[in-house]
Amino acid sequence: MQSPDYTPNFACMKREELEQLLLKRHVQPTAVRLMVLKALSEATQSLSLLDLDNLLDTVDRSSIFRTLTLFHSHRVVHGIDDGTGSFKYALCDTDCDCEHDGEHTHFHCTKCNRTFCFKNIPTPLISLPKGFQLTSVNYVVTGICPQCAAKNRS
Amino acid sequence: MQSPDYTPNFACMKREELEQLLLKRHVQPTAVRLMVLKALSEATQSLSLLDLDNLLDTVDRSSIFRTLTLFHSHRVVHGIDDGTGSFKYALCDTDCDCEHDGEHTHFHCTKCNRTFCFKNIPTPLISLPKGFQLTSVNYVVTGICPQCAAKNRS
DNA sequence: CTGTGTGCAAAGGGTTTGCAAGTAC
DNA sequence: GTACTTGCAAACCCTTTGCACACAG
Repeated sequence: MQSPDYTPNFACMKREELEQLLLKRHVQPTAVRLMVLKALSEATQSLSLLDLDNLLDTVDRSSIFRTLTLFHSHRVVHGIDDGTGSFKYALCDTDCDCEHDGEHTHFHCTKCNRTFCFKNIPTPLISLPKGFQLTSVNYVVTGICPQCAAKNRS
Repeated sequence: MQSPDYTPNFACMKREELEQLLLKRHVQPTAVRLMVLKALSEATQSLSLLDLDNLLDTVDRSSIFRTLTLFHSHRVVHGIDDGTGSFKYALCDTDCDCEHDGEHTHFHCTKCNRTFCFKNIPTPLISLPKGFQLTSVNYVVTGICPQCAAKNRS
């Protein structure tokens, strides 16, 4: 059975694999960075700075922030503005060098406040009026996730 | 000649028309509200709270905020999160009772920082994985607008 | 010794709220 | 007089930065 679109494929990465991932992206694997990376790899949804701060008691928020910024510029993670006011991050696919922000669809659940990556649903593109040049796209669908819908029913 | 997609069709509304618009949406037309509405009707792009605060020297920012919140809940305006960190607002079509946030495409220019409504380009919809229920969509295209592209060339 | 990484504290930028005075009916 | 509006001030939330210490090569 294939895993659904929105479950991560990093869940059981070992410390060494995480380290390799960073090296591959030319990021020095420090203790803090590995902790942040591990948390991201185990998440079933995108994480905000605050989420990570809560998960990693021992690490300072500004360090996490700088780590995320670094990860982002090195394409280790991509960022999503899901409209909640807090920017969220998720791991990029390990084997993908071209993944930017906004290349796939994101889903934000208003009940549990989680944001999912639909990695195999690319963002739809439209044709713009004459003269407008596209550089990127933000496509976020808001609604209710399966788990929350189930809770509501019961 | 038809006006392009992204120019407003409210540009020359008279005070009385603006008043009617508010009444139609069951919003009491006060002085402040008419000023905010006028500013919105004359804008060629979406306006943020700060934009409006700058345009309306005499009106307090919190009043503008409350006005926008009220307008939004009464469908006088729709809101756009264009990813700049500040939420923006634009007038809904006068004759439309069904227009929600995110029903049409928005374009954010990274040069001039303006956000345009493409009122006749509906947001594209995708089919979600099983169990996910859609309530709304945020679709913002980022890039360079015609004016800024022209400036760059010259 | 030098450069990089981290924690602490505080500043920023935008939004939101409490409260009291003002206004309309 | 009552309910709605507004201005002022301050709180809030999240992000970002300055600075000094820590650590590795």
